[in-house]
Amino acid sequence: MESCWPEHLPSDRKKAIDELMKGREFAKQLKVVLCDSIGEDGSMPAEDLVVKILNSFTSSLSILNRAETDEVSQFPASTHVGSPCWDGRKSEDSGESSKSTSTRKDRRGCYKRRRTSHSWIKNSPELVDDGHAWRKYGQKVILNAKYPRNYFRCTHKFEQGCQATKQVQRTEEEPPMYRTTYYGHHTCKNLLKASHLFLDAPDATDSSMLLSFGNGRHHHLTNKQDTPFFSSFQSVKQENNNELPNDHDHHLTHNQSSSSDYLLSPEDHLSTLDPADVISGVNSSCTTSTTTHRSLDLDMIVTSVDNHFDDDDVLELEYFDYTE
DNA sequence: AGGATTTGACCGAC
DNA sequence: GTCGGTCAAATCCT
Repeated sequence: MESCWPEHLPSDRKKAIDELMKGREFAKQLKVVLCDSIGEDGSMPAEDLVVKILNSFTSSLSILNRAETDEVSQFPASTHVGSPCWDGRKSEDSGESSKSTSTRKDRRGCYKRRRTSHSWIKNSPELVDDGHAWRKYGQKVILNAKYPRNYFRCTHKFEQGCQATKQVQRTEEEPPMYRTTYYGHHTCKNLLKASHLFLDAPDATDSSMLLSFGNGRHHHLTNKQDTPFFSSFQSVKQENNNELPNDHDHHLTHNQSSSSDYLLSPEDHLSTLDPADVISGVNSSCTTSTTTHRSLDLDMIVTSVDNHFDDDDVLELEYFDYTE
């Protein structure tokens, strides 16, 4: 566990992390003790408290880890297969060449198709501002799709080497449904940092999320409170085009009024969950199983479904805010 | 004028 | 050859 923290942490930060980890261990032990000593009437007010303490430690560790990682990694991990060779701007014009018959540069070998990079899908009835500055770089008509797919890259791709991209596609006529597929993480520093994990959510509308990681596993999220992954921001720029509504500002209104100032990717969020957080039973049927996690002020119902997409496991996550 | 978007071409994977 | 992802010149927008 210790090894998952970045190498080059400042020593005081390391100490803080160590202390937090100790605290979490103690809380786990306390939880075990409490569980053993509790009667069968089910009432365990102390356990809730322990769970919260545990989650608090886990979340703090997660924040520290993420903050450090973001600060350290100017350039992305090489897992983002999809992008063209990042050389600052495929500047390899290398002088004399490239002038032959066509005015276009020789792009051979310059990029590969995206395949195995981290990705996650967000379905939403409206276009949600995710707080990052995106630059549209393409639009493509997709076979058997009624609407074209729109391609966006991080605005800071060339300044900071940020490899994050996303694709937005309208999938339904009425009501409109937008599927946004995110690839790669933002490594740019433009992202406002999280000061705490769970903040007020924009008004919930049904939306779901499907996570796909490099190993071929998918995680499908259906979250009532959209917030943990895509809270609202002020965005510098936003996408719009003929297929996506031109009155995009409209769709963003309720988000922009929010004070949230962070973004968590699904992995980040999942990392705040600990196996010890499983607080209610497992219901298994032949193809699905369900567990309930509690993380801070949210309950998360995790339903695992076999062979949903191309032999991949699918996790469907549903969130319930129980703060009120 | 400079940045963002549009759009046809290019390219690799299948 | 087709398809989807990306490039980059042209165009639009502020």
